[in-house]
Formats: sequence, structure tokens, C-alpha cells
Amino acid sequence: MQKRKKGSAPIPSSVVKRLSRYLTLLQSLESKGEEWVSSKDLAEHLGLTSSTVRQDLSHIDFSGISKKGYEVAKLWKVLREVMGADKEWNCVVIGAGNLGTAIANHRDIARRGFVIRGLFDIDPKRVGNKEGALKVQHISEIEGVVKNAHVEVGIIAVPATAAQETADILVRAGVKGLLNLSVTHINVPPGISVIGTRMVTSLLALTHSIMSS
Amino acid sequence: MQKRKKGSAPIPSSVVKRLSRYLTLLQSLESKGEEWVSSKDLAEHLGLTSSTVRQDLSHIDFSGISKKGYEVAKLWKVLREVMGADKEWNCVVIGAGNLGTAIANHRDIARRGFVIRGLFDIDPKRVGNKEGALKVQHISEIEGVVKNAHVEVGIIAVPATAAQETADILVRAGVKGLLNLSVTHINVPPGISVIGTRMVTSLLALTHSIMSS
DNA sequence: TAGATTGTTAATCGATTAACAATC
DNA sequence: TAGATTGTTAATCGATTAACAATC
Repeated sequence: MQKRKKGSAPIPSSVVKRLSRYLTLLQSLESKGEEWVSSKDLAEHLGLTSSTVRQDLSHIDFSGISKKGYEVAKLWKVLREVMGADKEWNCVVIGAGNLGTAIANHRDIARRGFVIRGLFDIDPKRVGNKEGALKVQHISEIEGVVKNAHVEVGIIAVPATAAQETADILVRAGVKGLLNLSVTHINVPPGISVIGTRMVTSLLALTHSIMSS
Repeated sequence: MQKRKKGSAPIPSSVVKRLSRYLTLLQSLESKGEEWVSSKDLAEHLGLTSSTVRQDLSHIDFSGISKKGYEVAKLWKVLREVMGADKEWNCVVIGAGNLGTAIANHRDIARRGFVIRGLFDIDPKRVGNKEGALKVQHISEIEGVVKNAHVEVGIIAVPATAAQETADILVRAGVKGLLNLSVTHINVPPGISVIGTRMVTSLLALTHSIMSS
């Protein structure tokens, strides 16, 4: 409750991941009309310790109040700012298969400010198809879309064999960050961020854990 | 190159996650006809250090050979066994929206031995629909399917508000592990494994990282 | 006030990396 | 053989947890 850190210090990625989970939780607490939340409450909801929660929140420019905890609305707002969830992010999705079109039309993604500006594929049979609000475009058009719509995020939903090549195309077109939904690891030049969801990797970790329990 | 650990010791989850990435990579090396791979090669492909790779592989009952490295085919086989990727896993998918149907019909998932035994929803408008090879069933039928088809894995693709309830239903029906594709954290009784892919969480971590670079 | 909860420091725990003898 | 690469130990690094004074 004394002084607090400035938002300028870099936040470790382990902490960033949890901050975005707090953000999601606060959104739901806010909608339930909760006014205050303690580090203990947050911890219990997310399977953490209250110590970890307080340690995490010490990285952002926000203070709680002894005995009451944190003001839900205010903490939510600060976290939105820290995570970049207070503004819209222009995205493109590459790969108009089942997964790509599902992501491109996913409610939870739109609701959090990720605006899909284009859905692309290399297969002529798919180009031109209407998928929800989007029409599938040929991959060759991506550069123009990225430039005109100021796209910063590329979402890769192509087969593993095409993932690296797709990443290269996106980086060349000028996106700043990639969400990789394929099973492959991709390499990018410094300054570009990549996050992988590793769905299949997760499933394998799950089966291992089932076997050893 | 001296003695090696028995497969009986529990493997830390940080290591398990990487083991499943090695598995995926070895599969592709094998298909390219590679016979040997060194810890350095593996590290470079996945953005790790060779030290980490050797440390990880020391957890499994397998030895490399000085100067040559690891035999691709054999290491691949051992990793498949360790991760449970050498057998089929019966799964059900709950939530027949875009994401649920995409996952239920996803090639990469089927190819790795995850057999989708049922696709369920609560919405009468969706029940009965044909989605790829599957017909959407009502959630009330899940218990029977889990029992008859010996389902061990439940995949949650419902909206956040229904995720916990869905998890409870799956656990009651008898599944052993859950893959949570929703944005919410879910609680399960001891003995049940849960893995979350946190797609939205990943996107927020990505935007944070774009902002601070 | 007394009690609950914060913010922060210090201690613990675990994971990654470095280093190197063994060895093929 | 000489050199490359393993397996393993020890050192470093980072992340989590415990503890507690400050305080509303």
C-alpha cells in the first residue's frame, strides 16, 4: 500500500498470462454487479494463491485498499489498458478451413475487440465463398488488406506443412504479431511476437496426465 | 550415456509439454526420411537450448549415441508410448457451434489418434444436424455415449457461461480428462485432468507483447 | 478499536543453462 | 585417433509462496 511500480517496467510473460485471466474474470464479476474483490477471491476463482495475485498486481499502476480489496470496475479498466484490450485490433485469418472460419466468426474473439478484416486461403475452390460476414479472399491479396486496414495481428489456421510459409507472408505484409493455431513451431524475425495455442500439444499433455494418474 | 531413469518417475509438466512438441517434430523428421537427430538440431527447430533438450530426454527411458545423436524412428516410438500417442483416445465434443464442429472434424486431431465419438449440444435447433461425419446429439444422451464408447476425454467448446456446468456433466458421466476451449477457468475434482488452450488469453498476451515492443 | 487485507521483502522452490567427463 | 555429442552434475536464473509490517 506504499508506493507502486510504474507501468513502464517490462512485465514477465508468466505474469502477463495471468493478468489476461484476471481481466476475463473481472469482466464477469463486473457484469454480476460485484464492486470489490480481494486477492483471495481472485486466487480461488483461478486456482492460484493470494500471494501470487498480489505479486502480479504489483506490476501494474493500481492500488487496492486494506480490508476491502480491489475495486472491480477500476481494476478492470486498468487491466484493459495494460493488456491493450481497450482498443480494437485489426486481424486477418489465413486458412479458410473449419478451424479458420470458426475463429474468424468466433463471438468471444469479436467481443474482445479483435476485428477480423479478412479471411484468406490459397485453394481456388474456397476463394469467393461466403463464411459468416466474410468472403474468402486469395492469399495473394493479403498485402493490400494488411496495409489498407492497418492489420497488426495475423491468425494462422493452415495445415502444419504451410505454417512457416504463411508466417513469412504475414510478416512480409507487415503484421506485428502472430497467433499460431497450427501444430508447428514457427520462426519469425526479432520484433515480431508469436503466440501458439498448441491444441494438439495440449491434448497430448492431457493424455499423458490421464495415464499417470 | 551412463544409466538412465525409469519411466516410472513423474515427469514435470513443463517437460511434458516439450516432449509432445518433440513428438510432433520427430513425426515430421521421420516422414522426411531423417535417421538421426542431435539435441542441437531439436533445440534449433523448437527455439530451445540443446541443454534443455538433453535434460528433457533424460526423463524417458531412451539413450542417444555419442557423436550421432538420437535415432529418429526409435525416439519417436518411445515418445509416442510415453505420451499415450500410440493408442486411440475416445473423445466427445460438447458445443456444436463453429468451434466445436471445427474441432470435431479437425484432421490434425483425428490423425493423432483422437477419435470423436459424439458431438453434443443443448440447443434443439442444432440437435440432429449433420456435421461432417457426426450427427449432433442432445446433451442428455452424453452419459450413455461416454459409457458405451469408453470415452476418456471431453472437449468443451461451449460459451464461457456454460463451461463449468458442462465440465460437471462430463465428470459425472465419467471422463478422465478435459480440454477446455472456453475462456473460463473450470474447477474439477482431484483425479481429473484439465488442460486449457486459452485462445483469447493468448490473443491478449499477444497484444500486450505487440504494445511493448 | 480490532480484524482483515494490502504491498513488499525474504525464503523457497523449480526450471533452465552451463560445464564437462564419458565415450562412440 | 580426434572430435562431436551424449548424460549428468552444479550453477544460475526466475517464479512462487510465506511472512509480516503497514493500514484502512
